[in-house]
Amino acid sequence: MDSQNIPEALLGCHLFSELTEAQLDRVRRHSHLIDMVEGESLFFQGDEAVSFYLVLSGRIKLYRVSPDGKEKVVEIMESGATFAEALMFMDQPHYPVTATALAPSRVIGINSRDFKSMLRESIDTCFLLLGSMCFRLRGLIREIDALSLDTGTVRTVSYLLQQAPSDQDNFELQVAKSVIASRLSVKPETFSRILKNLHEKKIVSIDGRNVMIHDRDAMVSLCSG
Amino acid sequence: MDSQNIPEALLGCHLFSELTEAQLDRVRRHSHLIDMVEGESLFFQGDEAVSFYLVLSGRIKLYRVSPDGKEKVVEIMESGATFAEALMFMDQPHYPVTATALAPSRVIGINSRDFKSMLRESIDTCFLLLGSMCFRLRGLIREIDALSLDTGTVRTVSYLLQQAPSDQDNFELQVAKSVIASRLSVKPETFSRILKNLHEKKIVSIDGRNVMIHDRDAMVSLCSG
DNA sequence: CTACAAAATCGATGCAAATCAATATTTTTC
DNA sequence: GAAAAATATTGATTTGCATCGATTTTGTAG
Repeated sequence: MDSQNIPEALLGCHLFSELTEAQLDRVRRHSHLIDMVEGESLFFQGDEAVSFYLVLSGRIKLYRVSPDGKEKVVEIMESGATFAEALMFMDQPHYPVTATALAPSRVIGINSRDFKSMLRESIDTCFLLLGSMCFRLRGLIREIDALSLDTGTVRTVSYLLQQAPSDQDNFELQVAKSVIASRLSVKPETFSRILKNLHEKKIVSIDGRNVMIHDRDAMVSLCSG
Repeated sequence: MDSQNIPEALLGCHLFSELTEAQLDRVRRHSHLIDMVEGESLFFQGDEAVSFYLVLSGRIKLYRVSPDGKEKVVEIMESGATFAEALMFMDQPHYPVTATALAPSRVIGINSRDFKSMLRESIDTCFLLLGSMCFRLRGLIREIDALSLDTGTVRTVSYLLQQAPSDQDNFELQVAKSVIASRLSVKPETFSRILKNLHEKKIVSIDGRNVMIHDRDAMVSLCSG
């Protein structure tokens, strides 16, 4: 828990890149390192939102639970990502999701109230934040699009294409299939069948968490028609 | 097209409430009134985003069209609402939706570039904008929730409850049923059947665009279990 | 009022995905 | 390395909703 190394971690993050040395120092003083084991939760849906977070290492899933107990993974945050920073600007901020570690993870928690008051002194950072929120808005609109217009197969193929390093056809799923299924809003059984189906059509090969793309063209055309 | 009355219209809008007289004047000079007839479009999905808009009167639907031509209404903007203002902070802003009038409407278009440069001089307005974007983000997350966890019936009932003035059980649908159906991501036929079903269960009465809520409790319990 | 177009409804059928239930596989733990 | 637990796969069935085609109703212009 060496809080000395917090500023360096912050430096690498886009959101803090416009801060002065003094401002960064102030952020550091109002931040704290958190180490998490797998399955540990950072906060729960409905909790009062006092901090936002920067992921240093590991993987955090953000998910919502409906009144009748069904889970839906909204996003999977990886190293370098910040989350819950948008809540700073709500009147009575409560986390809209639960955040749970999918692997041993290290995150920095930053006090929202303090950061917000500091934002008043850095219009550039304000603009960065506006930019990142805009980006997130666009992502959510795409998600709504995909949910209302696409089938599970199309969402799955899009996900695989997105995960596959540009022209590398062989890669590994970073999280459990059941988590991916929830992220794509299908049941694990359905996800399994979709993958099997893609395999039978010789579009991909699946071996455990290992994925091999055979026919990228077929995948692209599945997504856009 | 009396541009003299633009400032007054702006005054009523939350987003402009923190501007000085001089700043408001500057906004006015970079704004223009637009009158639209029913069916007219303000901009199309993919167009370069040069302005954002404030609705003075009427009703504007924002919708996306998928590659294969399917339409999905994302939102219906009414008097007092601003839209497309988040795009200001994108590198190469293009409208992610098409905006079409559902009725004769009057809107103000405000030049994004100019407004953005003015934002640098009003951190308070910046914060208002952050707040409104945050609000919108929360709305989209709810939408994703509803799409992935709820059935069409639940989404319909939620919509009706939301439209019904707090404790007034009798109200009128403000837009065509087919538009509402698209907003709720169901086909018009399905929407019709859902309403019929709710009617048969004596939960609501439907007569044209007139809706009468009979059993609010049943509706609430449908939504939360 | 009539005629036409647009919107809404209805019936029949098909398909994607959820559900239920069982088995197989991988991972974890002692 | 065996036992236990968690994850993933498979099969059979049901459900919700889309699709297609055909009416009926509503709104609107002549």
